[in-house]
Amino acid sequence: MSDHDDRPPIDLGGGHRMTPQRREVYEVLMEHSDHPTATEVFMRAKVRMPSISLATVYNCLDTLAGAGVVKQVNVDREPSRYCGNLAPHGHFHCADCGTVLDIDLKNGAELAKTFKVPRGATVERFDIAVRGRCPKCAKVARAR
Amino acid sequence: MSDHDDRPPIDLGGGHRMTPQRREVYEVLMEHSDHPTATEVFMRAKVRMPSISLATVYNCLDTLAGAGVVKQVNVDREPSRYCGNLAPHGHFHCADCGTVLDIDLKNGAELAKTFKVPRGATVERFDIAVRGRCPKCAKVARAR
DNA sequence: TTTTTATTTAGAATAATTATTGATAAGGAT
DNA sequence: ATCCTTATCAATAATTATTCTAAATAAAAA
Repeated sequence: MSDHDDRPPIDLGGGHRMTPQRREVYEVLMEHSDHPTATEVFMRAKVRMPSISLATVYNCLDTLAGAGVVKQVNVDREPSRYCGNLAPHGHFHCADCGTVLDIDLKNGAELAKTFKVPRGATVERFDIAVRGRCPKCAKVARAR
Repeated sequence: MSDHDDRPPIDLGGGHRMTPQRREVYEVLMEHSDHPTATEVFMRAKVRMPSISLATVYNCLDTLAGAGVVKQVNVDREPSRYCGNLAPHGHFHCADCGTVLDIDLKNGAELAKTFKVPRGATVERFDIAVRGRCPKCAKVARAR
């Protein structure tokens, strides 16, 4: 087994370093494509790095999101979630179990043009959130 | 001047009454089409009904939203906003001044079909939020 | 009228997030 | 290497939006 780290370096810009904590938080997000909250990231990171603190996880997530290497996802007023999927996509949010699933936006660029934003406004990004019941919960609901 | 209330009655359903507080909160939302937060609604309602409390405003907003006569609008993790525009529409959120403006979705029904939600999932509603700079702030930014 | 149920209010409680502070560590210049 | 500056981390305090609790009030039902 090789003992060197052959992953490509990740530039965070703005004089920010890729510290062990930031790398760990980043790894946690890359491992699974679910959408963990800061607390969930904290719990997963803690397994391999017991000394990490929740405040640091918040800081890391903020830095990583600011650098654009992960995305912060907000559905309604629930705790923020984070994901490593950088491709343009929307989110499906289950009203019953709270799961968040990615929605592929095949025509993201097209879609953006259909929004009639106020004249003179500039667009930075857009978020699409669909709320309903995920397949599993929909099935349970039908059975009732 | 007539002293009777000739506004059409609003049914809140579920055994809920249209109380003076609920009516006041509802009026505040109908008066302007901006998107006040609960605290802003509270301040406006307090002018004509000084005894109203913030908790009551939260309760009223929740009841009105539950009955479907007003809409709760969430952008990012900011405080919830409320609006009386029941037509399907998206929201434009200014990154600089925080203003929230309605975006007309002429083809809301069409749009909904373009989302490839997970197979077997049921859709309840969808939210579209565009983030950027409103005309006023975009102009200021250009001047810099 | 009595009983029940819904509502309001003030204030306490909660939960997510941010801010503060002191300690530690990394980088660059000398 | 040594000094100096800046970034980072961890613990904990503080903040903020919102919800909960409990007691009082009011309206509807019986």
